[in-house]
Order: sequence, then C-alpha cells, then structure tokens
Amino acid sequence: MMQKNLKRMATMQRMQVTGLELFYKNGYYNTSIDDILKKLELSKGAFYYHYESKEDFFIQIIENLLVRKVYSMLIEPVEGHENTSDLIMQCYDNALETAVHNEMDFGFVLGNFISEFNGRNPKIMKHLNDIIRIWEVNLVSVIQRGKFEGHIDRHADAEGVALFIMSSFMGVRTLMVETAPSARKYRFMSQLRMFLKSIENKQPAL
Amino acid sequence: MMQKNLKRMATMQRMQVTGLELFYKNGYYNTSIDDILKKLELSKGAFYYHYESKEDFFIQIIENLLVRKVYSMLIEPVEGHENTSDLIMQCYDNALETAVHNEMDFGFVLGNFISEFNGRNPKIMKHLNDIIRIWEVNLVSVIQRGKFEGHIDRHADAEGVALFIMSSFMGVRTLMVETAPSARKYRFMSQLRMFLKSIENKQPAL
DNA sequence: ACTTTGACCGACTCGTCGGTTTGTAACATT
DNA sequence: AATGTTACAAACCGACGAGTCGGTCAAAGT
Repeated sequence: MMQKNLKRMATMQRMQVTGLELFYKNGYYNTSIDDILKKLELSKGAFYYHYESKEDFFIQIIENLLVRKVYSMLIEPVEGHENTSDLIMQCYDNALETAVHNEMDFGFVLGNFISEFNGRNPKIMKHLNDIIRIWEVNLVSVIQRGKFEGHIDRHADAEGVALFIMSSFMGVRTLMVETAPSARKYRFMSQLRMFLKSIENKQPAL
Repeated sequence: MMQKNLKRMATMQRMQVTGLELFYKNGYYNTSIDDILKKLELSKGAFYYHYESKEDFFIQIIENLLVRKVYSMLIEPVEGHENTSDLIMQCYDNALETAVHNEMDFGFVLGNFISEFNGRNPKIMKHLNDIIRIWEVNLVSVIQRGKFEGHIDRHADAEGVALFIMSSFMGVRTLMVETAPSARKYRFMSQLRMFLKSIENKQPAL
C-alpha cells in the first residue's frame, strides 16, 4: 500500500512539474490540460482521477512547487548571519542568473501569475499573495536583523527597502525577457548594490 | 465622405477603447471579441468589417492608444528643464496615483501584456518592446541631460539608473494590486526619492 | 480462485471563441 | 429612379478545451 501511494505521488508529481513548466511558458488560461497530458503521454482520465479540476491542480502546484522554490531561492539564502547586503546581493544575483538562461526564476513566475489572475480568480490570488507576504515578511526581518547587527543604518525603513527590492527584482525580470538579459542583469545588480550601499551603516559597530 | 470617414473612425475608436479596457482587465487571450462587442452593442460583422483579425485589432490598439498614453504619462512629463530627479519623482508619483485608484497606468499595462505575450506572439512582442525602448531611451537621455545641467552626478550610469527606475516602477505595480496600494505607493516613493538623491550631484554647478 | 481496488484510457458532451457568409437598411452616386 | 457602397446584423462553421463516464487491466487482498 505504500507502493501504491508512491506510484500515485510519482504521477502527480510528474503532472505538477510539467504543468508548472507549461503554465509558466504559456500562461494558465492558455495551457490546456491536454497539452500537459500529451507531454506526459497520459490521458484525461488519469488527470481527473488525481485532481478535481484544473484550478485544484494549479493550487496544488502552488503549494507543492512554488512555495518551496521561493523558500529555497529567495528566503533561505538571505537568512545567514553575514553582512545583510551581501546576502541579498548574492541571492538576487543568483536568481537573475537563472533568468539569464531562460529558466524559471520563481520571483518572476510569481509576478507573471499575479498579473494573470489579478481580478479574475480571487481564490488563486489568495494563494499567490500568501507567498508574496512570506517573501516580504522574511525580507523585512532580515533587514531589521541587519540593523540590530550593525550592517544596516538604523534609520532605514525596513518595509520600504524590502518593497523596493522586491519591486525592482520583479520588474527587471520583465525587462530582461527580450532585450540583452545578461547586460541588463549586470546593470541592474550595479544599481542594486548602490542602493544597498546607501542604506548601510556608515559607522559600523565596533 | 468626410462624414463617412468620421463615423468609421468613431466606431473604430469606441472598439479600441473598450477593447483595451477589457484586455487590460481580463488579459488578451481571456477576452473574447464577443465580450467587447456585447458591451458596445455591436455585432461580429461590425468588428470584421473594420479589422482583419483580433491580432490586427490589438496591434492598432497598441499604436493608437498605448503608445500615446505612454508618451503623455511617462515621457513628456520628464522632459522639462527643471531638476531631473524632481521631474522623475513627480511623473511616477502621478502614474502610481492612478494605480492606487485602480485605473490603468500604462507602465503596468505594458508589463502585463509583455508577460502575457512573451514567448507566445513575437509579432505583438515586437510592438510592445518598441514602446519599452522608447521609454528607456527617453529616460536615459533625460538623465544624461541631468548630468549636463548639473543636477545628476556625472559618474552615474544613465542606462543603469533608467533600468532601475523602470524595473522598480513596473514591479511595484504588481505588488500594489492587492495589498495596501496607497501605503505601498508612499513607501515606494520614499525609497525612490532616496535612490535618486544618491545619484544627485553633490557639488551643484555654480 | 475470486473479488476488489487503484490507476488509467479514450470517446463523448457541451460550451466557447475566432472567423465567415449572407442579408439589409441607410445613404450616396449617376 | 436605379445602382452601388457603407456600416453594420444575424446566423453559422470548425476548432478547441474542460470536464464526464463507461470501460480496462494488473496487482493486492482474502
């Protein structure tokens, strides 16, 4: 019976991975269940055996894949105790590097889905907003810790800085999709470095 | 015959305005021609009398409405000869204010459409990228003029700064769609002000 | 040996959407 | 008055997509 469950989970996982790939590439509404099933050489029956609906399927993708990826790419990497700006820089440098190679970086995936579902599917929007909130809360607390530990200027507005970082990151991804992604990444990172420098503590703790 | 032409253009204009409104709200692929025609109490025949296809229709919307709005909201407002940072701040403050009221601000519209068409419709992507390029070129030249006129630090990287401004603006819109738009606008503008301050000329011209 | 169940197949329904075709009232032209 | 043209309306077509449903079949349970 464990065997059974394993097979079930393996199939569901395959569906979700391929589903996210295609939803990301073509958008949710512009990707049919059949597209996904064709790639996996599975049938409609298989799909509706495991999932209630396309929406249910997508929500499970969010919970199983999106949330975890955001954790591993945007949250955990900034949680060390080194210099806060450095950690943030490294994290987003990394995230944008996958973007340059046209892979899925999940900050961008999030942004795409938000603009696709905004005003159209409140249920899914709720799940997406949850992820954004987690990301934001984490960034804010990292910045506040940076203040405590003396890397960041005590007068910096943690919420504002977090919002600005998230915004610029999500936006630059949109601008990287067609034009000189690598050059834009470099330019962007320079400016981000300058911005972070401007909120660093000028009188470092002893 | 001038009368005729006027009627023709009036109908086409009505279609485009309503079309953009719905395309923005629901996305291009998720808005049917019939949705638009229903709102205008027109029929399919009317639509295909004036336009070759849905794609042709959308491209005309880009050329007639989007381009002009981007000019009037994001380009012309920063072209004065006052302090460059101030002009930029005022311009984006204004653009975000319409966003707070859930109206269309066209930087965001652009970003939405780019993520919807990216990788799916190269023809439309070309038109959208043209607008982005115009916006970018203009911002760069404004910043360079700011250097000439002594408002901006001569060492600032105009392309980088422009990219950073565009990115953060497009990104913050995504983050404003559901959560506390007005508070986020305020926070964002504070950070943008700080960023622009950090590239202002510290030894102003005499 | 048998029954049950988990995993899956594939044909079908029903609605939607882009696009076509045919018709027609109003107006302009000759 | 007869004819053509403009600007639509209405019915229709073919495709595609979500979801359903009866059936299959191997493995597990008994």
